[in-house]
Amino acid sequence: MLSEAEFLQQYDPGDFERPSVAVDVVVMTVCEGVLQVALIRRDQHPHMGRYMLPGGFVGIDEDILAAANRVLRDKAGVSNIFLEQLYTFGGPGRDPRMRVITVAHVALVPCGVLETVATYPVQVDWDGEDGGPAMAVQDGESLPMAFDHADILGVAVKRLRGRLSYSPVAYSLLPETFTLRALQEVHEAICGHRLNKPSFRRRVLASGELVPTGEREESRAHRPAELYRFALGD
Amino acid sequence: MLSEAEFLQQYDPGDFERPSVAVDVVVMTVCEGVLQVALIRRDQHPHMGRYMLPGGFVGIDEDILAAANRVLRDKAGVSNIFLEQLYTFGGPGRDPRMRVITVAHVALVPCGVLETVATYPVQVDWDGEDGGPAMAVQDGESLPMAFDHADILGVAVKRLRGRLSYSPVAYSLLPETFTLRALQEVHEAICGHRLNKPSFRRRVLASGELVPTGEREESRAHRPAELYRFALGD
DNA sequence: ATAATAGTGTCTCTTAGACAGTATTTG
DNA sequence: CAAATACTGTCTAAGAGACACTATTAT
Repeated sequence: MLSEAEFLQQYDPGDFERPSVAVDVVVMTVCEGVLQVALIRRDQHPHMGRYMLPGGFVGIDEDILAAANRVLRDKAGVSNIFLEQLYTFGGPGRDPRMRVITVAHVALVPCGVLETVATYPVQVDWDGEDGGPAMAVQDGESLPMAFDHADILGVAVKRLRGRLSYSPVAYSLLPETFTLRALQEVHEAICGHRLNKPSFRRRVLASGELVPTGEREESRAHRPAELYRFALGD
Repeated sequence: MLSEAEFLQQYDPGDFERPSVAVDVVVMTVCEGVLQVALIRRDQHPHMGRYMLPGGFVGIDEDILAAANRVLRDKAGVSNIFLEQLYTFGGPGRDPRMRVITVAHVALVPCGVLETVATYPVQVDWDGEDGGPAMAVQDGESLPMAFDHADILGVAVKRLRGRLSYSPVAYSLLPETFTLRALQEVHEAICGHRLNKPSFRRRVLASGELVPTGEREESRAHRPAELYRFALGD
């Protein structure tokens, strides 16, 4: 009878065909009340000219989340931002070159942080509990998307909407300090409809997640709003 | 310049090392108010003697969900049950034999349907929004689990709890017709605490998801409860 | 009748939406 | 002062927990 160590010593993994494993990252931001997604125009086959999510293959000894962070750094030029796994897409035929299983992720960044990649407004044709693919638009035209990336984007928006009510995701989309109005605009951009102001304020202030800074925004032509900070874990 | 068809013709995927991709299925059921999970005792290295989730490798041309359904059929003897993707676990070193990335799934079956696999009560040491690994117990002893399957089980319970409030998952754990008491017991088993009876009844009856059958349970020593049916999509 | 559970009526508390009001800034 | 927006007070409606009550069955 072999010990476990002996077993591992003599173990032969075999040479059956294995799929490639990739990560794709749905990098989202909200600017001026509009939900946007980072996309890259493909300049190579397949799907040349279509728009894709930043992605890359997972190294044989690389953790999946680490691969997603690497993609974020290399293709979007950002680090240390909100990043979580979304869903794994792996239908045979989703990439015409070979079998590729991709672990999709969602990343959230404040407006204006992305410099090395372009972002486009996200448009969603469904509401509430439904789901489906989502589009990215430019000048009123919807952009053609590569592979199944429109489906991935749709799942990302749906997940984001679901998390909004019980998770502090919106803070990842805002700068260090922000006004309640800006926070509300982020919520409205994600869920796709307007919210009641007094109710929104009550709710977020009662959550205990916000700390007033005492500072005010530099006013435009009106009364300046107080700046708040997100109360990180306590 | 190559056309896309020509490009694909000459494309060489290369021979870089690829991870193996597997599916694991957390098959859960609720019997007599107790949440249980199907586990298989390993009779081979590695982790011989420990308990694992039913799982298997994804074929090179096999859809991921299809692989999970195949595992359900072959290892648990059930088909056509609730099954959805949970999370992808892929840390290097999670399997000592080789790099294995596993797409974990959750399946739900009514009590008494599983015959070819044993189930064990699930015990969770955390509450509410937290998370963490979960244990399976037998005769008061917690079972040693293989690989990272305790973590996977923990994520499955957390996800199940989260879905409970806005998704009709509980019906997948009940037979065709059931009493409101049985439905409430399923909810209590999943969320881990007792619920208020009148409030629970009001909520589920108002949801429009339930249709009274007019039938009654065959009574034990008391007033028999009415049997309801889940109103499938309308 | 008694035991045991099914099912309901009602009170209260919390929370959200609606709406109108007051406060504070620039010009 | 006017304009514009920040912020708040209050009313109302919906929903949940708590508790006690009535209803129906078997023994």
